[in-house]
Amino acid sequence: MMRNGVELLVKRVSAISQRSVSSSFQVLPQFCTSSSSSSSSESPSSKLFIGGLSWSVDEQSLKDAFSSFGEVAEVRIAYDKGSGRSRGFGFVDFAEKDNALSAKHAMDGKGLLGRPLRISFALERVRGGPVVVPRFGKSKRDR
DNA sequence: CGTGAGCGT
Repeated sequence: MMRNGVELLVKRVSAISQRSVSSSFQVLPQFCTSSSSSSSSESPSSKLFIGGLSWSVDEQSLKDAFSSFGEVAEVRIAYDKGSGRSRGFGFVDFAEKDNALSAKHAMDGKGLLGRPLRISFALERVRGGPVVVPRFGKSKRDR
């Protein structure tokens, strides 16, 4: 009597559960590297951090040096705002991560203009977005 | 200048 009712309810829930799972199967590929190695040598993005550059290198030379590995989407050199001279490091964004990975493994440790290159994956410029934590009622005078 | 490890006008 009562048992039948319970079984029916359970069956219905099970069916709904299965349908729900079949409908929604999305996960984040970058944060779900369970079987893969969680090393920094992965390729989370196609932007590369180029270090070890000479202080006289410009974006054109860097792009020319990396454009042979694939389609270069963007090249940027970190310049000093106060003086205008390069800081000796820049960024290269490739159209595909595979190209960036190849370029990294191909030019990392090589010498450009007499200095060894240091290449690694670039950290994004924005690190958290417009997340602002205001003071919850206490502005000043809580010290 | 001797600048040199790092992550951006």
